[in-house]
Amino acid sequence: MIMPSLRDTDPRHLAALVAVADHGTFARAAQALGFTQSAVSQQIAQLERAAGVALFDRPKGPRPAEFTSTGQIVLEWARRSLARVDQMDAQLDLLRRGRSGQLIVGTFQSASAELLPNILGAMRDHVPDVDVQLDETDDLDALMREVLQDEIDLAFTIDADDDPRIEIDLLGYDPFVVLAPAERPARQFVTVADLNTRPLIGQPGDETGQRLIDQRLTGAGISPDYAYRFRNNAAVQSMVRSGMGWAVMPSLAVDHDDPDIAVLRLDPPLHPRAIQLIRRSGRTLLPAAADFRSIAKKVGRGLLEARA
Amino acid sequence: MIMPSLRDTDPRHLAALVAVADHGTFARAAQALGFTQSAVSQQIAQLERAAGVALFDRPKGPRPAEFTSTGQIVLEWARRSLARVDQMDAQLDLLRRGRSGQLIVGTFQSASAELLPNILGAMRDHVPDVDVQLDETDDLDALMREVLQDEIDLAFTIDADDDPRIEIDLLGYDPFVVLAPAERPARQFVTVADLNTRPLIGQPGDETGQRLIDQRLTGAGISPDYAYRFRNNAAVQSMVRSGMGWAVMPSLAVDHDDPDIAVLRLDPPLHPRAIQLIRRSGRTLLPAAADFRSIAKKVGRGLLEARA
DNA sequence: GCATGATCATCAGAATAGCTGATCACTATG
DNA sequence: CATAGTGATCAGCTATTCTGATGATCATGC
Repeated sequence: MIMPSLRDTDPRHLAALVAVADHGTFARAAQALGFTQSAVSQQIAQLERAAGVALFDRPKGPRPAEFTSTGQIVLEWARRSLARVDQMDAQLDLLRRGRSGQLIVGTFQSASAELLPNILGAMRDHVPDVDVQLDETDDLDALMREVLQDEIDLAFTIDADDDPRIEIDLLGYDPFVVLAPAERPARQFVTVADLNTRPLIGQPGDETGQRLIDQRLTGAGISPDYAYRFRNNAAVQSMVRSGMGWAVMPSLAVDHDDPDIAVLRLDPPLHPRAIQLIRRSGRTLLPAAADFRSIAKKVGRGLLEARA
Repeated sequence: MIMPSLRDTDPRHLAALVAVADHGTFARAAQALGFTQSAVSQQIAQLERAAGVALFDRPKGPRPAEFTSTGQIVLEWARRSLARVDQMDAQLDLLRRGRSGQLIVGTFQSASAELLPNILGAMRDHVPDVDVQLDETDDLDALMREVLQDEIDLAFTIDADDDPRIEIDLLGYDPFVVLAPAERPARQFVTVADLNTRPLIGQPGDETGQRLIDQRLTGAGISPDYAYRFRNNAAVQSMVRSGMGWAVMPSLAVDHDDPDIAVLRLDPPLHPRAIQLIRRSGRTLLPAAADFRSIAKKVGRGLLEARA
């Protein structure tokens, strides 16, 4: 060994030093470590060679070697160094089990409202020490971009096109429904054509969600004409409640517990939007992220099928 | 490797991980480390085996491997772990050069007054980062005990007997002088017999220093009779100044700049006390302690011979 | 389309490092 | 003076680790 640097020193050598400190003699340290006295002697010798200083005074008799002042200092460093390795080991163990880690998930309004609380609840039960951070925006393209740039681990999205750069999990389908003021007797179904008999309330045209709805309606043969537009989902619903008009909304975005609102199904239905979870392809997920994914799929199945 | 623990992981493997992070590809990392690409590949592979998790995603083409989320976490740990080893290395380097370390030196009043400031000044000039802590007591036996029990690295002492358990360096001889009120014309010399013509001022009989003086005086044929006793050297000198009597004191303990005090030499002189530096035998000194020792010997030679 | 060049993995063999087991030297203790 | 316990040392075996060559894969450029 030309270069006497601890950079090339086996942790075992440090462990030997600590063991000698803890057990008093080379022989007992060796026994504790499962080595022979010879091995420990050589380990310490190499450590001293690497350090370039004597770490022990050897009394040359039947008395144990004792640490020099330098040796005591090195001993403390060795303890701390090994402690750090052990910490890393423990952290890694948590990581392997998916019980730790910082997870960043991209999401948007309607996913956040219904899907996420259920998923996060299950995560808390299952892997309580995972720190899930949310990155919420309604710009789905931005989410996609962040996934591709590894800025976020996972993202919810809607109707994502096949793309070799990402892998897509389908969580379920979110049907489009019509919101109308509650009436008696309540209707169950409306047709697309019925929509043009009432003023329509929607979101601004730059909203990703609204564009999706307009595409669907155009595809179904009508060109919607919005009397009022509000950015917030709840505001739209509120307007419907006060009788200003009807609204077409994805089911997940609707507050189904509102007694003043009738949720009507379209017949024939619009093609429902696909709620998906995307991740960058070819990337190994953090174990915690893999947990999130399987939980999301399970929750999505329950939530979205029940409402289909 | 049955036990996948990082405890058995060479720092080089961690260094490889960091190098890959810093240089982008296995091959460049290998070059930076002075290894072949094959070696780095195997190091990383073993690291992944030990960690039990994938640390890299391999895109299987001409594009470099990229860290997984887990890999990034492990990378940070590796950096910190290596930083610690490097810190230890740097510390050790300072230690080797005697430029660092915590030194505890036992000392007593008269050594502290004159000798120590000079030694500590030289230490500061020579090895500025050594932390010299002082353990001051006037119980020389206590100092000896602390040396034997490795509680202190070095200790000043006086007239220590040969003892196989300690090694003694003679710093110099400190003559005994007589303090008298300044008179004109000032006398230069007094005899031991003259002492009994004046009231004597001394320290309490339990003081190690006082016992030494009494031994010397008894050996010289007189039995001193103290009119007043004060524990503090300065107090004794103050009493002499105000004309209460004479005092026999070791030269090192005297404030020679006091204009109201005449420092008289004994003729024939009492056998001077030997100022020594002791350390436990068979123990390797901290390099900084070795420096302290050689500086102390040099300073002692200068200071004590000049006053002999 | 096909060659080129870059990626990392893999394998066999050589070099190195590490451990064992036996032995030696030393000395405090009884 | 024999005993017992200390660590050092040495030779030889084993395990690890590096090298050097090769393989597999695929993006890029001609």
